[in-house]
Amino acid sequence: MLLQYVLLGLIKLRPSVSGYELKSIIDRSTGYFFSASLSQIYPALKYLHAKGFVTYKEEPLTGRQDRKVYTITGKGIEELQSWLTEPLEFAFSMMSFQKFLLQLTFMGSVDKERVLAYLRAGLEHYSREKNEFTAENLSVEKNYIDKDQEDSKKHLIIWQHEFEYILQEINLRINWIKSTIESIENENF
Amino acid sequence: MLLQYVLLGLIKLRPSVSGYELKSIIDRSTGYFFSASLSQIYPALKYLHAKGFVTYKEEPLTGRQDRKVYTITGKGIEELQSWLTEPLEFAFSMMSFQKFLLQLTFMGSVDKERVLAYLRAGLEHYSREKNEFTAENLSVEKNYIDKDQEDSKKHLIIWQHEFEYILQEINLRINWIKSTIESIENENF
DNA sequence: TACCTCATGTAAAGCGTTACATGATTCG
DNA sequence: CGAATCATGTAACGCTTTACATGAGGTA
Repeated sequence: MLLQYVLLGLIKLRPSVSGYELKSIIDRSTGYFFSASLSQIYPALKYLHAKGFVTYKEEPLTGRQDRKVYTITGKGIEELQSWLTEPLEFAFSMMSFQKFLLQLTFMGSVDKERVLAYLRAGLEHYSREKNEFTAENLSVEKNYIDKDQEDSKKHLIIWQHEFEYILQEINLRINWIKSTIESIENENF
Repeated sequence: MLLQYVLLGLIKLRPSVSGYELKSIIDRSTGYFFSASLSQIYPALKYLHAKGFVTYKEEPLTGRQDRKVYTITGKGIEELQSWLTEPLEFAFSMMSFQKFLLQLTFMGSVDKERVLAYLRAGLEHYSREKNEFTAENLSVEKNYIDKDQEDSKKHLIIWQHEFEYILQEINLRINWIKSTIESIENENF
């Protein structure tokens, strides 16, 4: 599950953090490409504790409910690192890039060469995706639609626009990865 | 559920279609932003039939398994149309655009003014999203990270790049919607 | 007074993926 | 001969969302 690694990554970046705070930071930062609810987070923290990846301290608060603050363990850091260095498998889908960005989010603790290898793998994938996508150019869709259909022309207009959007998005991804590789190669990362 | 509307839309575009064919067209066309497995499709078709949105005929095939071919009913067209004219609610997430494109995919049967209204609603949403996103500019993330952390600099470099990607993606969406609106206004749609 | 934030959890229901079950034809 | 395609379905498992349960303090 992704959630457990996201939690490990976030706890590592800020020791002594509560489940409630984790929910809030997920909503307001990674939230744009990864989200989780409190009813997922609390059991996940329990699981991470059972596995020995985190420890927690109960903070008694006067008046209101106690909070549990979590800190990552050495074993947890190992677990996180093994996820971060595992090669990502890309699905042929618009959503694949979200997972790509999510893993990258926590790769600040990974050495430069591994980060670059990760980015280059992404570049390769999206270049292949672009080729396959360009080659197809709505042939399947044009073949599927019943030409006698009243609105077949209107559908094809819409699909042509959508096709061009997806192409532009793939191009954006490719160009972004390229420029990110260059900048990490040159900056002292 | 989205799947039922996607199936209705696809059956309408090509009457006398089987579940297996629907799976194949979903994989190869909408598949990039919407996917479904056969174990979802078969029960969904059963449901659509129970609701009276589709009818089916059993085609006996010599040698191999019979296939059921589905055709949309008047009631089904009404149901599809009501989904297509329902205003879409946007979530604050990267995935929201997939739903936006998916609904648009089947809007070839909707009148020009409604399609334009739909696109304009999208334009408004992503413009707002851009403003809120730009205003924040990693302040939450910078505040969250423990500055004493060894790798805090490296994390911030990555996050800065990711931030710029998301901004570019939002810009792409805005520009694509704008140009699609213009083209539909001018083409005879 | 009512809603929002902080704070932690469980339970039920819905949705999605993978595995199971069966079987013929076609292509390499 | 084995793998892929065509063809339909059910069952088990896992993840996600929504509802339930409780409760204090601050703000409008």
